[in-house]
Amino acid sequence: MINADFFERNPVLAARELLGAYLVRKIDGKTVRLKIVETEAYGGREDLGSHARRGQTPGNSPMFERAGTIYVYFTYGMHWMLNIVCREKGNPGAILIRGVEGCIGPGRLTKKLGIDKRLNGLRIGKRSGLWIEENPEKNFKIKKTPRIGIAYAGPIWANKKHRFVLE
DNA sequence: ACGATGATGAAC
DNA sequence: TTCATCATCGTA
Repeated sequence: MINADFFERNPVLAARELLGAYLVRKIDGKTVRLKIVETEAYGGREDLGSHARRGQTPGNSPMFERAGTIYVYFTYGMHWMLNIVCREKGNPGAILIRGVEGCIGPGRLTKKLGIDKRLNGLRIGKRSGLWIEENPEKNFKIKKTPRIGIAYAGPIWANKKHRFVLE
């Protein structure tokens, strides 16, 4: 199992290394285990594409919690987005899980895995029913691209290659 | 390729 | 109270 320490660092590095690992969801007595194939990294105040860009607010407060905290938010009136918080408490950062094997799209995978606001603010682990397991396989072929849906952040931040996709 | 969708938090 | 949003689906 990948523990919270893994996330206590730069989200860009952690997002890239998270590819290939297994996202595990236990719900209604059933355990689903899916390989992570797409992630995006989000930073703090400096990152104009991040929810933390305007500082701490009630909505984004999980991003300011300890590494390994789950940050789930609702957007476009219909989709839940799953993030894992990075860096130490008070220093915001997060990884958006955008795709798993057989289920591409951040809103689709949360729907499939029954992830919603009930998980917001909890921590990854057996307790919350959401955790990550290592993949002994390494040396994946990884593609870097700009992040999706953040044109408003301006060219500098919108063009940063903070999205990672398993080939 | 494009428009409709439509809850929530945050800004005004 | 108004606005923008870290998408997705259906229709072309």
